[in-house]
Amino acid sequence: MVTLSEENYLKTIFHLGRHEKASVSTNAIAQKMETKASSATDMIKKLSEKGLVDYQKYKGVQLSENGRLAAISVIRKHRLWEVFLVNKLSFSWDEVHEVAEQLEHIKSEKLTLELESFLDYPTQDPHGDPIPDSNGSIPSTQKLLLAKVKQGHQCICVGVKDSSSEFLKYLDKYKIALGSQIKVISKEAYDESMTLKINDIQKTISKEVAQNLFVKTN
Amino acid sequence: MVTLSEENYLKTIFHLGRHEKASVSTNAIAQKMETKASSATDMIKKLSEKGLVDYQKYKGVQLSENGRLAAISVIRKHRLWEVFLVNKLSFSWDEVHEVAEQLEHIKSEKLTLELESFLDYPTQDPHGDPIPDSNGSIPSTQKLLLAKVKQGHQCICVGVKDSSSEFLKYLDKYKIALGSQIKVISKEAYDESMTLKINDIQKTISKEVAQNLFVKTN
DNA sequence: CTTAAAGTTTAGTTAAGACTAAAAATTTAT
DNA sequence: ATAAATTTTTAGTCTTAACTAAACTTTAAG
Repeated sequence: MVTLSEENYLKTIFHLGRHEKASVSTNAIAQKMETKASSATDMIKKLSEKGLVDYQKYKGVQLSENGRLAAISVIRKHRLWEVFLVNKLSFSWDEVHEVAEQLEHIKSEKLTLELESFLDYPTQDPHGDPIPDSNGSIPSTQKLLLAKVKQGHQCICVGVKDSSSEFLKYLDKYKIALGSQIKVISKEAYDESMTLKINDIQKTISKEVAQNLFVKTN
Repeated sequence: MVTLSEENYLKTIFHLGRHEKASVSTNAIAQKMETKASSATDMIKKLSEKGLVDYQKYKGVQLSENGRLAAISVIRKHRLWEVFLVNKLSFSWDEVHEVAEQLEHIKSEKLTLELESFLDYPTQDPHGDPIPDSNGSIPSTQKLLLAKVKQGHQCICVGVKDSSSEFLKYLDKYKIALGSQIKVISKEAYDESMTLKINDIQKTISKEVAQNLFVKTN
């Protein structure tokens, strides 16, 4: 049995280790979990004893196969619930995170499968993140940061890197949503701001925004 | 803030105190919670300090107004989720309890309200129990135990007293459901068994069954 | 009306998951 | 290459919610 707290740590380790092959540091975990390094060490030991992570003192951790599956299961539930909240109840994409953080810990295989079916097997959540299937496979999408798109090129918004309520509300304000057509009109070398044409409306965005929007070129 | 454990105690005290005006005993609470009396005493003290129950040593507890509202809120969520599981996902009425026990603790006023709306404001759960509204009012229904119905009388099944999976499966087996037409053909004085006509099929049920089915006479 | 039985509370432990402070290991910089 | 800085771990404490065992109330029986 994996406790709620253990699930949260596994999820954090998964996200931190997602893009590096190197192991995840105690401090990084503590910071993301908004706790102290000593607490993280305690939990790491527990996860290690349960075979959910590979751990060597002072060398950080990596998820074991079982740990990876447990983390993905939680992430799968989180994202399915987000789809439910947005598509079935009238939540907006900036309101779902907190509630999904609670719902992701509900333990019922049947519930998850039935929910997935009820939602018509969605492949991504309201922020464009992929939803793992029941075997733990994560559909891969070829997306890149808007900041990397060259001047003159056209693309479609397919996801957000920062899914904080503040950023999502900013996007709402300027009618930027998943599926929006974006053309890069110009890039400013000085501050890395970009001028875009979004669904035919011109708008200049900062580096911060460009580095938190995922797009697909077409 | 009310913890998960506190919510479970409040719910138990509510159910135990439902039909008596007298206060609820420590032992009764401990038994329902499947814990020890000493643990119940500890929790009762905590609830008392939080103003959720009125407590006098050796004299049992009663819910305060705040405690009653907190208990009803949990019961409301439990029953709404049960409706969701049965009506929207394909759960049967004997499968919902365990999952609803988890879902009832999700904290989000918006979620509860949106869920209620999505389900079209149901007034009862899949077992015929009333669903409290957002103010904490519980719609009252005039129902009585089938065991109390006199020979020759006609009634409709409107609820179950025992909502254990075993009892619900028994009812499924003999096609007894909410809404079933029941006519009392005869009652056996010796063992209090009853012979019924249920949706035109004759069936003899034991005292145990008759005492766990709620009906409405018509 | 006193004593036995039953019910309740208190006192002292335990486990999980957090914390602080201090020690130990690793990394960085001179 | 060693000292300083940073990171990580250890040791000891706290809180929540459970437990056992013992003490104390209340209730029931004779």
